Amino acid sequence: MVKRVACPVMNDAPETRRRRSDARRSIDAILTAARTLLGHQPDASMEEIAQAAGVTRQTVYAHFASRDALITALIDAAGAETVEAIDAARLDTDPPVTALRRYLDIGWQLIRRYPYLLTTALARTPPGSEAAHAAGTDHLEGIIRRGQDTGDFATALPSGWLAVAVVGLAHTAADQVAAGRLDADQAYAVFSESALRLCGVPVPGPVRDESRHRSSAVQQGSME
Amino acid sequence: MVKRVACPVMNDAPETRRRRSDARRSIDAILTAARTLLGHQPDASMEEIAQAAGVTRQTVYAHFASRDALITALIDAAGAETVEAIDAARLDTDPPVTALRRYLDIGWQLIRRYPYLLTTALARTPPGSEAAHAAGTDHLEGIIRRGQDTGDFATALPSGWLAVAVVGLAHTAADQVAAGRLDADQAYAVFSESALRLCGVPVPGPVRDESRHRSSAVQQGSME
DNA sequence: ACCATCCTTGACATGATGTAAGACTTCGCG
DNA sequence: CGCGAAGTCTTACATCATGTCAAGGATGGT
Repeated sequence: MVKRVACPVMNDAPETRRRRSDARRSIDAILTAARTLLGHQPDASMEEIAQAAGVTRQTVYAHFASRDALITALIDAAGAETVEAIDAARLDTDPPVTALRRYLDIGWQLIRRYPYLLTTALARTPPGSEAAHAAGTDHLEGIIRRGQDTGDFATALPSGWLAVAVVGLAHTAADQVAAGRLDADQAYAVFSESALRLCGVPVPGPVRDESRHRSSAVQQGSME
Repeated sequence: MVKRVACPVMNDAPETRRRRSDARRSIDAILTAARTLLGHQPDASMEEIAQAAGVTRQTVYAHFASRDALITALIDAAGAETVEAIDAARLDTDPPVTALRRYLDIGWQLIRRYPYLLTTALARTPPGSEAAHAAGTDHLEGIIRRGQDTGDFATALPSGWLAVAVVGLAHTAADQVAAGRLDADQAYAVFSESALRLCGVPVPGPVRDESRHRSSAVQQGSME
């Protein structure tokens, strides 16, 4: 039934290594703690992460060979989750504009859930995370290319560039949220509008005027 | 190379403190070494930087209170240099589209010269560099707002967002260059084209020959 | 030539990462 | 239930980067 994400980049046996229940619990706790803790404190130490997970630092090292390995596992897990969501959305059968919109929506939710991934992890991509990162980008590129073929998107810019540019815009939007200059809803609005515009989609509708600024307290990166 | 940038964020006296010639020489060597060394090795140690500058680690600390202070000085110097170039370009008198183009050009040259600034320094902005960074963005925002007022740019998106989005696109383009997926000229072409498009400027001309290619699907991440 | 300034050497403290060995606890299963 | 294995904890150690300090030598400016 529920297939657990299956431990990503570990250091022990290749994979199919059945682990004891408490081991899985520890791994899960570490991953969760790292996710939330690094979310608003990207340079937290292994000690702090371990403490937040309720284990010892050595236990962390028992499961993740290094700090980078932990980060990579985090990225891989999030990436796998997102790819799953994208696959489930069956975007390949939707018209390109719709597919792009839905892709943007899914991607943004990923960002909302794992703010850390944009702050630092993706800035200096640790080795090994390229694959997971490229998976999502490739899918996006496919959508864009399809839209270009059907004439829905402009062809002046190569699809490969547009894909990374859209991802870059997402980062920028997330940074604005973290900096407190936009709230999450505003950020998503301007981000998706910008992405569509970048792809040459004739601006669909009103960007949702911000005359009424709803103050939905959704900020996440409120570092001191 | 007329006037030296004047020591930026130092730890000693505010500024009016005349330094001995060899001190200035050391500072300059450190700054230069840090610039180039961090360019392709963003996590070089103070020791390495000092060595590259031909001084001792302690000498570096004699001029820069900390690693962050050194980074900040680097950013400030580059920022000041760029602001100077922008001011000299008298962009406020040009028509908005021209001003934006020239701005993009100047900004891109900054990126070309100081690749390090995008890699890491701007990712996790050290305290104190906000001012220098905001200076350039403010100027850009002014241009965009002016273009929106004159009707040259679209008004669907707020100028503040567009400014940071354009800067973000520059980062993305630079990353592509760093990753070897684009060369500098291609990157600049797609970047400037994208920025214009984002601002709603009717696409001026063909960026590249994208004549019905339909051939190979760009380069997709086929790692292993 | 003199003196303040600067550089250098060497040492020290701290904190984070990573490694290692032994004891203790818990899980899985017969 | 009880035993072995897997996992965790404690303690300890090694290493490296950052940052600080003090004393002595070199250099520049006037």
